[in-house]
Amino acid sequence: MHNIDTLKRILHKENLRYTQQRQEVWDEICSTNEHRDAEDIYNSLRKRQTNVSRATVYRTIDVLVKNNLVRRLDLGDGRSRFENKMGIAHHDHIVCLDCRKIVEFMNEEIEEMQEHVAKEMGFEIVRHVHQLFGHCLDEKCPNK
Amino acid sequence: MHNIDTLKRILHKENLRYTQQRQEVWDEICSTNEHRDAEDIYNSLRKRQTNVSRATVYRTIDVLVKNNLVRRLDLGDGRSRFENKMGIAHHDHIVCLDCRKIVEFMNEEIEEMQEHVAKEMGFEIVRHVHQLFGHCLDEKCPNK
DNA sequence: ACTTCTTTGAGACTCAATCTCAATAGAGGG
DNA sequence: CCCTCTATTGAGATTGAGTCTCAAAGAAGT
Repeated sequence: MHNIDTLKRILHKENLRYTQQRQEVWDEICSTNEHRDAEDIYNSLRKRQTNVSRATVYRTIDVLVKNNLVRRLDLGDGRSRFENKMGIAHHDHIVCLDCRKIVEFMNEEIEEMQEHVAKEMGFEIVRHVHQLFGHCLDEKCPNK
Repeated sequence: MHNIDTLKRILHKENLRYTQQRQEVWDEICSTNEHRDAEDIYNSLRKRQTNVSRATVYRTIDVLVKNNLVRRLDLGDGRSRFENKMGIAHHDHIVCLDCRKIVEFMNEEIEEMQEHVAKEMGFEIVRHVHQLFGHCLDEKCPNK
C-alpha cells in the first residue's frame, strides 16, 4: 500500500522513526475527505480500538503538515481542521454559516490576481488563506 | 469629539450604558492604525494610568466588533488582532513572514470574482477572509 | 437622594494545544 | 537474536487566549 511508503519516505527525510502510531494517524486522515479537527481524528482512532494518545495525534499531524501530506485549515473558530492533501489539487473554501458545510473552490483568475497584487506591493507570496463565509441555498440547510 | 457620540449611539442601540471604561477602550483603539491584540490594548491603557480590566477590554471589543466600529483579524497565530474600522474602506491583508509587517490591499476584480464564484457554487457571501503570507522585499527586513 | 438594574474587576475557569518525563520500542551492529 | 543507543509514546501537567462568576461599584431615571 503506497500510504506506507509515503509515510516512510517523509519520516526518513526528517530523521524520524517509522512507528505504528504514526501510521495509524496517517491512515485515519487518509480515510475520508472530511475536514476534521484533532479531537475528531483522536476519537475515530479510539472508536476502532486503536490507542494513540492525543499528544501523538497532535505531534504526528505537525509532521504531516510540515511535509505537505496534510493541510491545516483555520476557520477562525479556535481549532484547526485537517484534510488529506495527497494528490489533491489546490483549492480554497466556502463555509455555510448555517449548516457549517464546507465546500471547496478554485479559480485561476483569482490566484493570478493575487500573485499580481502581491508583486505590486513588493511581496513574494508563500501561501495564502482565502475563505468565503455565507449562506448556502441548499434546501436541507436550516434557516431556509 | 465625534468618537464619543459614535460610541454613545451604538451603546444606546444595544441597550447598554455609556461608561468611562468603554470610552477608554474605544479611544485607545482609535488612537492608532496598528493591528493590535487585546493584550496590547490592555497594556497601552495601563501605561497611561487608565485602569480598565482585561475582562472589560474583551467585553468592550466584542460590542465594537458586533457594531462594525472595529474589525477582528485572525492571522492564524492564536490571538485576534483588532483595527479601527470607522470610515476605513474595505481591504484585506498581506503579512511578511520575516518581519511580521502587515500591509493592506484591495482589488476590485478579486472582490468581484469572489462574489461570482460564490454565486456559482450556490452561496450568498456574508464575509470573507483573504490573507497573503510571504516575504517582503524591504531592505530593513531580516532574511535579506 | 433613592431605587433599580447594569457594569466592573479579580480571579477562577475553559479548551485547544503543547510540554514533561519515565517507560517503551525502533533500528542498526555484533 | 540480542544489545545498545536513542527516539517515541502516553498520562497528565501546563500554557495562553479568552470567557465566566459574583460581590461591589456605578449609570440613569424618578
